[in-house]
Amino acid sequence: MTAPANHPIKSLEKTVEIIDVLKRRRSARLGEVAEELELNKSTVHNHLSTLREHEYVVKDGEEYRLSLQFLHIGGVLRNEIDLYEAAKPKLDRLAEDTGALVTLATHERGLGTVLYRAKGADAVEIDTHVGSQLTLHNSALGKAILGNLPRSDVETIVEERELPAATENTITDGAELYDELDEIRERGWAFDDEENWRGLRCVGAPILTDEGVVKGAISLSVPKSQLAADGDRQGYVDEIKSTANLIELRLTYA
Amino acid sequence: MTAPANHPIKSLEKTVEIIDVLKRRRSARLGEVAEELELNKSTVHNHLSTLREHEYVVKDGEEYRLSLQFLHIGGVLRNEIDLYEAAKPKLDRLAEDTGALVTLATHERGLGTVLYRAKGADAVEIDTHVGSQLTLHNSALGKAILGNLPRSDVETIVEERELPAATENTITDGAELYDELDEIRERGWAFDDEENWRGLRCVGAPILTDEGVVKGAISLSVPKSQLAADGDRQGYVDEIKSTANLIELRLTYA
DNA sequence: TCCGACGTTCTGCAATGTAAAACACGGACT
DNA sequence: AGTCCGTGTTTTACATTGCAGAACGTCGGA
Repeated sequence: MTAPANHPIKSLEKTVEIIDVLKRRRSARLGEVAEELELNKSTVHNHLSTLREHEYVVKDGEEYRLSLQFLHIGGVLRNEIDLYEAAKPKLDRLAEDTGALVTLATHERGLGTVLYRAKGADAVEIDTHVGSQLTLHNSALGKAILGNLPRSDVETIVEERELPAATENTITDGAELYDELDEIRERGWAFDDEENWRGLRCVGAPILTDEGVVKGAISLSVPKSQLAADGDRQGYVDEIKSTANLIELRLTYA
Repeated sequence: MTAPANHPIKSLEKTVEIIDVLKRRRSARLGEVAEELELNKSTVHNHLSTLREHEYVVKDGEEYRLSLQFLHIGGVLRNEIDLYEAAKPKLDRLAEDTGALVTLATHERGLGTVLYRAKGADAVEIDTHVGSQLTLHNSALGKAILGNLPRSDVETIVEERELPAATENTITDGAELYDELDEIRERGWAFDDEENWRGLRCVGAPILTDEGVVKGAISLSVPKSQLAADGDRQGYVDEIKSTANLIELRLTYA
């Protein structure tokens, strides 16, 4: 899935590392980057000035930063995704009605990427935002996607990304995960009992095409006090399922 | 401003061109990219597989696309900007109160970048979205920024980006622009009379630090029927100014 | 089965990325 | 002022490595 290039362009790989450093630190000086990557200053300088010429990097005084061109490209990509346009208004509505935090994500390279978030009046604060990338095995969102992907794809993803534990409730056992995914596919929705964020429970539903292909998923997150793990979850489930269905309809007939 | 690297890394420049092709076309095949850029197929192949290894590009069958990693990086950048966090709730409120389209942008490299948009009930539809990059001379947003930038910076920007006309009302004359910027700085708000989008008028206000440095600007866009160019603009001006002030306060004391 | 169109791999030569050193610049401290 | 650091930048010469072209593999249609 993550392909190993057999003739990788080494200088491009250096550039990627440099971008990564600038992504992690908010900004960095030339020397800092060179030191962190154990590269010669002149090398880093050549890379950074090339990036700067093409406006991927800006320089404030002596500090280099990634430019908002990344936000620009990201915006272009998101707007090309019809799922986003179809879902946005429905999610705003759902967030307002329930007061909860509502999230839309799609999958790519075995990861989920948050395309949109709508916050209701009582929405919890978590550190995901638009563009956040999540592993798929430990959230209602992700499990709703995995449950509706061909089993062979899921196996590849599990192999690639493994099953890292985010909390003590995260499913880290393959067999257990596969069982739950079967259940999710059958009943049409997923549940997350503090598997990614402590104190949070979520319900999630996939967005499917009429051929049954998963385009993404939506989820609703609330403090665990508001949603019993074993009790009555029907209210939230109905909400999320009907919103998902509205989105599916709009995707098909628009 | 846009710096000319004197030892540009040529292979990186090729990569940038390839990314640009993928940005313009939604997706492309290897051969198409090679043909468009007049590069050998093997060269393009090496670049694309390197990008793919680092998850900047994905391959659907034979089609290459930019990955959502760009959205991810863009999201990280946006969330690091305190202006965004401070402004978001205020803009939602303003959009709801006025029903109009409200936009937040910041400036970088002589361009404005949209950080957030909030749509009121009667909001007009225009083709900007989060991440969109705009020239600064032809919008209330941009002129509010330019008006509060040091004159020398403005001159550099005008030289770099020139004054392209978007509509017949766009200011394309330097002297005229400078006069208007003086006025904007003095009175504290900017007006856009169909200078960027036909049929649309906007008022904009800068977001300043207590030292008077521009962090960005906000604007309110309405159909021209709702806002006379020479008549009473005070209502919208008051709205935008007071929202801008709230944001400034929150930026200073939080 | 052959043929054509395509992506991928291979290979040798020339282009070019890189390390090290020299240079330029600015601030701090005498 | 003048000297020293510690920066970033430019230069240069060498070896790495990116690249064109050709060969190979693969798929589909005739």
